[in-house]
Amino acid sequence: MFRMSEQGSPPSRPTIRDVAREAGVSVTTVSHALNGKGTASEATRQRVLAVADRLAYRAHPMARGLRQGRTGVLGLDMRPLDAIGSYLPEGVDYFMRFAGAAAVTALDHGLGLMLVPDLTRSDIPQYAHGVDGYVVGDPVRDDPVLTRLIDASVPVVTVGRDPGRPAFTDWVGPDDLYETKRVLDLLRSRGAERIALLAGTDDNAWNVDSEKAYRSWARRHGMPARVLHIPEAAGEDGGADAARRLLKGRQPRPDAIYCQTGRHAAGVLAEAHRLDLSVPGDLLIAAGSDAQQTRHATPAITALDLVPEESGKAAVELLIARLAGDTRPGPIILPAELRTRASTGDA
Amino acid sequence: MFRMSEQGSPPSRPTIRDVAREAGVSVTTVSHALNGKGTASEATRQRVLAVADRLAYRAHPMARGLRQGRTGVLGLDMRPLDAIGSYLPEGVDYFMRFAGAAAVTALDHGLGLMLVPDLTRSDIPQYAHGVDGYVVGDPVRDDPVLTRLIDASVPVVTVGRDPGRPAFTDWVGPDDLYETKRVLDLLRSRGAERIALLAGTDDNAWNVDSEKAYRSWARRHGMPARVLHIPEAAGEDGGADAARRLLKGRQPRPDAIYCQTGRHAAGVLAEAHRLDLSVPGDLLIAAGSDAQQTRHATPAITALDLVPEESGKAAVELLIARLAGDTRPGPIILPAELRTRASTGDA
DNA sequence: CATACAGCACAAAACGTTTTAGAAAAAGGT
DNA sequence: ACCTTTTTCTAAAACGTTTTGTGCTGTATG
Repeated sequence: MFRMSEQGSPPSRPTIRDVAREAGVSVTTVSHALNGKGTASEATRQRVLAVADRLAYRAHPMARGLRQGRTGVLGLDMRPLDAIGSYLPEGVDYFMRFAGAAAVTALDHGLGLMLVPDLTRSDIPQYAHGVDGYVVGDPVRDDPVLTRLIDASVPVVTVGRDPGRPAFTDWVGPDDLYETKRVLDLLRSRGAERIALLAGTDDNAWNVDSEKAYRSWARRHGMPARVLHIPEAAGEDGGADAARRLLKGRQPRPDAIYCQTGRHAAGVLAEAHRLDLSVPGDLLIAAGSDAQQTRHATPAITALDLVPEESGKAAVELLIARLAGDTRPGPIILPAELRTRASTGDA
Repeated sequence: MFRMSEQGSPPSRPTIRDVAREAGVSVTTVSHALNGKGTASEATRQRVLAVADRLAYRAHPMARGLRQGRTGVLGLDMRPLDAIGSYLPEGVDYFMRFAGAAAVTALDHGLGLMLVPDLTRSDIPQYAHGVDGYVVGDPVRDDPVLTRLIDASVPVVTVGRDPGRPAFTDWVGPDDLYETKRVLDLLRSRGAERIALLAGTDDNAWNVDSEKAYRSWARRHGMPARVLHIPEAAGEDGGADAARRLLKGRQPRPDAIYCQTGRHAAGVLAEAHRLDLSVPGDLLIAAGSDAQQTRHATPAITALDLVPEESGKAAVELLIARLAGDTRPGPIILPAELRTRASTGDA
């Protein structure tokens, strides 16, 4: 159909010049007609469109990008991908829902989404530098990736704020303080009187703010605060360890444990069973993020669903707005959904 | 540092021209020095490298791509992302492990990986057409995405073969026939005498070949073949439905069920419990793909781990080999790992 | 009848590279 | 001193677009 050379050379894609020749107009006119820019007559425009369609012409993205300084691709840099050897991090569920929504949202705006495992590596792909903007997931305090992007004045939106950058407001995410209190209120209304917090060790807003909210809530309700930090990566084993310490120590036993991660929560539940404690009878359990582990545990574990579909969508949309010059201030706060389940005595 | 304009205009990235000027050579020389192409003297080369480093110069990916006809980005098109509304498909676990490995492998070769939800949509991003090559996940028979890419002579590698394209051998994946028999042999060695197959409805190689292997195996062992098809998307509920039909009908009750998907298997297990059947006492269960659901069920479900990390890596590497002109014939067969668990009476 | 002004189309410049083809300089051979 | 070869470097073309500026119609305005 549109092979250019008369000889038997490989079929190269048609260029704007081919369309111009075929339609009997200049390349300028073709470009204008296709982009609705110039002042072409309706007849000419239609003719060009028809020819372009017939040749299955599509502007070469690199040529277009080179000229107008945009690539049409957004970068997605999320921590979980950094893990060496295993791509099954704690947040697998969260990540997948997030990335899927982000990719589809970008698509809806005619943009691509490129996965960039770790922007701080020295051998990152050429292309990572040519991206129009970045979405960075769950930055840690003074995140180096963020520093790099901001220094290079690349538009960037994060999921959750950087605890070390109060002035940076281009982020989307839940109101961790409010959501934490919601869970604690639920536990209290189900009879809990000594709630322990099992937090992670990553220095991100989620951990920082949740602990802050927990302490302030405990103070206000005259409840003793007890916090344990376990690396996110320790997963269920880490949760089980923590549970053993909390439930078998000489301190008064907590009657509820609020775990930040779903896997920690699953570990706590497993350990409680090993200690012959009934859940929710002797112990209430809740998690700060929903996961396969919380949904499928027995009993199922009450958890905050951070609705990553929403944040993936919102993050990409905020980034696109920034790229378009929109400067309405962030952040964009997204409500989480509290999935009440059997581990707190709910349906 | 490298802001180009003397006025207070926005800091634009340095171009090759800036490096040339600063190093006192031509742009050609800079290009050659940076890409190790020309015949520059060692002294000049070093000087250029030093300047480029000082200016933090990086070739603009679009300009480079435009010139040499390569973008440095691979596309990844996987079915699960097509799901509307929910990005939590059956294969979440599989997908994430696959995509993560693929992204990192691409990175290791200095390439980016772009997520392209659905190539058959008309409004796909500009950029999707500019990608160097594609990895397409689990094609269905005569997959339209594949047709499109092959027609456009875009290099493409699939995960699992297209059942309608025997001549297309550029795929990576397990030997479904062999792996299926392995599972059936295991069930038989654990005492199963009537094994039912619970397959999906997608017309891909995985379903097609597994059923074929099952029927031939059953014939060879003089075992009655019984196959049920349930949509993959029906998930655990679908599995439970199927289990009810298989276990409560008037036909002789199967003493083992082999489910293609992990979620179906989890549904079967749940239903078996509701029917007061003990697993593995009264019923053996195995799954054709490992998932969160099989790992975390009680009892844990024996499953084939398709090791998506391996296939993600292999797919990207095969694609890169093709791009480099390597024509060693495919496919690349990857052994699966059989995770024996309590649902078949194993540890 | 000149002037102005739409309306329409186009040539050429620009984006930042890589590559081609060749020139200048240095070195070697008689 | 001259030719040949090798080494080192460079100007200009090319990649496929978009954008800028300009020219050419013809019709309305004075």
